Amino acid sequence: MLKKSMSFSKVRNAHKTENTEDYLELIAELLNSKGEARIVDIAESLGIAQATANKTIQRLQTQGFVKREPYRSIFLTFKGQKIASESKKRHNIVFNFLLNLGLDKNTASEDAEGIEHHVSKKTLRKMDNFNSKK
Amino acid sequence: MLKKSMSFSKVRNAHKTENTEDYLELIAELLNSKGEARIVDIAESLGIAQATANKTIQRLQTQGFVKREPYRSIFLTFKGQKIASESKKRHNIVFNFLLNLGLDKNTASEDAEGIEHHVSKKTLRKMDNFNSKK
DNA sequence: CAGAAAATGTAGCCATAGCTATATTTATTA
DNA sequence: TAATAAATATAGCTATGGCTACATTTTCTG
Repeated sequence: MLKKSMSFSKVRNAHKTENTEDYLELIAELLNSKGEARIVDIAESLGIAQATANKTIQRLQTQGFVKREPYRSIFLTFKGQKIASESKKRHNIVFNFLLNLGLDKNTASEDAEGIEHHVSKKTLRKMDNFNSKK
Repeated sequence: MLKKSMSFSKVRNAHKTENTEDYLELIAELLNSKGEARIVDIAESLGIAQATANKTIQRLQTQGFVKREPYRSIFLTFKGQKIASESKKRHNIVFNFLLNLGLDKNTASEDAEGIEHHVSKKTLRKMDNFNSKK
């Protein structure tokens, strides 16, 4: 069953990037709405401790997704922006798809959060089509 | 934004159970098809090292999802069976839903694997309805 | 502007999931 | 049945993402 093992690997691979995508999407959102992205806001939005947010931002910085000076707010690198905007696009398609399926905003929002990282391009295209036809 | 932080927590929570569900579903499948579930098969199916599979099975045993004797094959406890069958139900609904959306079997299978753990009861019901109407 | 509050950073802990290398046990086969 | 092969188990490493406690820096405010 080579197929099976392949699909499971994809899921595992998605997991590694999932947290990264959530952070970058959120940072873009904060930059957009508040003009800056701070550790406090990130921690609060994600419902985690500030120390945890700080540690992850350190990783994102090392990996070149994010820039910042000590004690200052966070910015996206070009690389980070690209991922953030792709994530946002995906998120919107999935969210609207769930709304079109007949779900309430809350459920659509919650489920989109989890689903968006596990949707292939093909499936995304189908969802987008479905949205257009509604 | 309390809502947001709540939905993110749900995603994080789903992650913790995700691997567990995949294992239990797979073990049920192996018991069904081969009559027994062995570490080798699990490792092969998931595309991971045997040592990793073994370690996770140890955790599942500690947590009461699985039973086994040293060097013997693995069985599900009642608790484990319950989760395995629920997971399988969910998986089938999502898989069929993706087929009905117009996706090929491979893509439907791969995406279902990732999506199934992030679908709320409400969404699952909508998917099931959609499947019935097709 | 000095002191308090808030934000950020660091250290050190836990659990999970992955790996390789090596030991041990079970199963196969010559 | 004895030797080899296969399966299982253990040890020890990495990385991630949680946490609390505490240190440091920045910001606010009386």
